[in-house]
Amino acid sequence: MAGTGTGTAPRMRADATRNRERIVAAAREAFVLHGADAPLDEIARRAGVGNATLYRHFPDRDALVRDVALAVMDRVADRARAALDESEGGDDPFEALRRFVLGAVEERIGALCSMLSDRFDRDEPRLLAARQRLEGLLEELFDRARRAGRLRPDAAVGDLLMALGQLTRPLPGTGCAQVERFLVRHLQIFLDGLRAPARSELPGQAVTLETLLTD
Amino acid sequence: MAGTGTGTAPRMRADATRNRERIVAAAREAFVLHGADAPLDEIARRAGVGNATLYRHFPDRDALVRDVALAVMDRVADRARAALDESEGGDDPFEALRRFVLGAVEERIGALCSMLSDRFDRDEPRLLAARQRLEGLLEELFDRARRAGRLRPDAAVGDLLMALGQLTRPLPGTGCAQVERFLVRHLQIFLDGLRAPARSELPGQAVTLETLLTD
Amino acid sequence: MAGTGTGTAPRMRADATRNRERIVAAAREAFVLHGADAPLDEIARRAGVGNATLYRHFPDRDALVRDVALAVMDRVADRARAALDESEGGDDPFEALRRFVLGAVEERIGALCSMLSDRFDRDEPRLLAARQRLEGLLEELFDRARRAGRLRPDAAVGDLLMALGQLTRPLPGTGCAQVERFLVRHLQIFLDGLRAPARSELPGQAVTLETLLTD
Amino acid sequence: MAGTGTGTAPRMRADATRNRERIVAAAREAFVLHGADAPLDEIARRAGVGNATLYRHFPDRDALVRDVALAVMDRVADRARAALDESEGGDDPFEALRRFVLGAVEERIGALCSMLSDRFDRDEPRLLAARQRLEGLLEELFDRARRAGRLRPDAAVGDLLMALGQLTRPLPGTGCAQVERFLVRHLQIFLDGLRAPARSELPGQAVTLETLLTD
DNA sequence: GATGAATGAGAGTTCATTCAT
DNA sequence: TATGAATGAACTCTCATTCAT
Repeated sequence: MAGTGTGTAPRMRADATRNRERIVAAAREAFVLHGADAPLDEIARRAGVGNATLYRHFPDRDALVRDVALAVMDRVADRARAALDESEGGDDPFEALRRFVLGAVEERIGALCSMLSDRFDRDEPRLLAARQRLEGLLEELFDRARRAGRLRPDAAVGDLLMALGQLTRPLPGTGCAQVERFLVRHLQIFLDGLRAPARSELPGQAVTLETLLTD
Repeated sequence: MAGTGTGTAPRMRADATRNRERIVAAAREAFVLHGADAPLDEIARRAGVGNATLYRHFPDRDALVRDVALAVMDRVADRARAALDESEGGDDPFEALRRFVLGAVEERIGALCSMLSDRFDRDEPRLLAARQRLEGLLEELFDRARRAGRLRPDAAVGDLLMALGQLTRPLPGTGCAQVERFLVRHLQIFLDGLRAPARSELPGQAVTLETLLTD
Repeated sequence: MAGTGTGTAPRMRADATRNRERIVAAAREAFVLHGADAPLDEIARRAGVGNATLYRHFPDRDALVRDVALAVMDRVADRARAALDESEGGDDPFEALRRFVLGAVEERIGALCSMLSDRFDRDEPRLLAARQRLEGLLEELFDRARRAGRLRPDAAVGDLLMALGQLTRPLPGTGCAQVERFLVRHLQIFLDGLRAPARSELPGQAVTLETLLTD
Repeated sequence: MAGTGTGTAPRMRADATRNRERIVAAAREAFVLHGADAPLDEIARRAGVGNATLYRHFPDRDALVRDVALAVMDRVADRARAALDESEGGDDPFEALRRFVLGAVEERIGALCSMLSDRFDRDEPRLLAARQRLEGLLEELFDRARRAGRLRPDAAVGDLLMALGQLTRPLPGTGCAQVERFLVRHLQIFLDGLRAPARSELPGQAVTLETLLTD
């Protein structure tokens, strides 16, 4: 009955898959709105499943956060992919970067900040893969902009990722409208700071997710 | 009858004052490390007092957060004051701004982000006074840099305050060293984005703490 | 899908129902012995369940008190019903009233005094229904005795209910035996005062639960 | 310096006496309003003294309750004394009893119910004396009414004292107006039940405070 | 003697996680 | 497998009581 699939895991029942997806979606919303400490029971309720079902799919909170982070990373990577595709035509590669950055804000990537915490095994295969995909795409975006002489040479993708993460973290108890306005302005200034030519010398060595996690 | 003091509040006993200060210091540390939800009992333990002592001084969590925020704002304002004083000599006013920004990071101003949450009465006199002092000093820093033609004209102090707040928020479970490095790099880039001439047009109108809180 | 039940609420699991009943029983005992402030943890312990189980069934103390009060009112109403049934045979209706009163003491109706407190929503459907049932039965008892000329005409059921409530309130820290003896004597005297013909004029207008709660 | 008084205790300083009285008065109010569990700190605050001052005068809660009870008993005894005096003229002795009962309600004698609890040493000299004085006066009131053939012979002063105590206990969270109305009606009915000739036979033997406390 | 401050022992409540149906 | 129920640990806050000034 199981195992007709090609992968290693026994294939999930259709409703199980649907439940899992609903849980991840609800969790993402909850994490964005109430931070990474959002009650799991509430997430289950929002997903329309019993709490024990959540625990069947995700043995503990970290497992859930990890999957949410994976989902977010995937969506952000998709946006990077799209930005690359749209800029194939040869227009300003920095503009592609800018579009990506301002769009990525909507993914509330800050929700995955907890992922950077040391409790996560950074060699966990799926995380590793997702990170590498995302970083690869961003490197490409950066490279193009750098080669076009539009990006300061001492900036690294880690700078951008950390910025997106820290800046999009939910501010508990605050309505979104004003924060949104601040966010866009901040990123615009930040992007201006990223342009070539560099107006100062960046201290330290380039920050990569790798070094961040290895600390 | 007692009354050598000039104020209206009955003077505090020496040990009470000391305890209060120790509590605020412990709370500041805890908020920086574990966020504004850090257990109060733990804070009391770290301060070396019983938990009820904490509650005597601060009837609820908000009162404690408020006092920590006030302390942080004061220290940040002191740094702004120092930056102004040091730049009297006529050297580059943007440099004064830069020194202030990179120094202010050490105050972990992010701990007061919760202060922006709507549960706080933004007209509470002490908060109001502290904010006005801080904003006044920053306005002066900004004005000097603007007049010297070193600061993009469309930036506002609110942009800077929000940036400092959001960027220095504690990242739960993460050691500081790497984050520190990222932080400095980010702010350096951000500062470069703030320089004149502006490399783009900032969207929306200037963000002030006032508008943020009035939303 | 499940649904052999006719009601609207999803049917409870067998063990949950048992636990709930045990909690209510333990609460009733505790309220009788130690008043409405009896520690909930202790009640849970006596019921043989974890404290959180109590909170699952009753979100706060009021909810528990309410259910205990409902149970007590139901049992008291059952006694009124029985008194009515037994007196069908045409014997002295005041005697039926007396039997009811002295029997009702055993239900420790005083435990529900808190129910009269203003924190309860007097229009809550179940409370309303229970009260109306009880009052209806008592009215019938009163009517029969009045029609037989055995009850003073100016007495109202509210007088009796308040008397039962106030007199059976738990006396913290006191063993029951002596209080029991006093109680029976007091009610006997009170009943004698209720007999026709009235020996004085009652001041004020008749007290009903309704007026008590509407105040 | 001490011992100019006639008693055994060293005489108190004038302000100490005043403080003590203010504490007892505040405690009486608090017990009436919020029951015998009223926070001692609050009582001290209302009395306008520090909490430690309260503890200097009353080593624990029981000591305070005892003194409040003594004060209440004294005032009730004063009312009994007055009722006796006013009825010297030969008018209806039951009427004197009635006046006493309805007046005594105002002393909220229920506040001393806890005094009956077994934790109190019933041989404590002051309590004993106060009780004996009160009971003596009530016996006299009862005797006169009995001799005039207006009081049922099987009623005892204990019945009345318990009634006053139980009926005037504070009902937490309830406004007074309605309860007051009920109270007066109840006592009127109870008094009617006390009149001669007895309309029934009282069960058990007469309840005296003595037997209650000896249980 | 009087006071404000300090304290520890609970009480109420929430929540991640495990259990039984 | 999915679910509602159960649980104990943790946290916030209160209060009687003791301590230091």
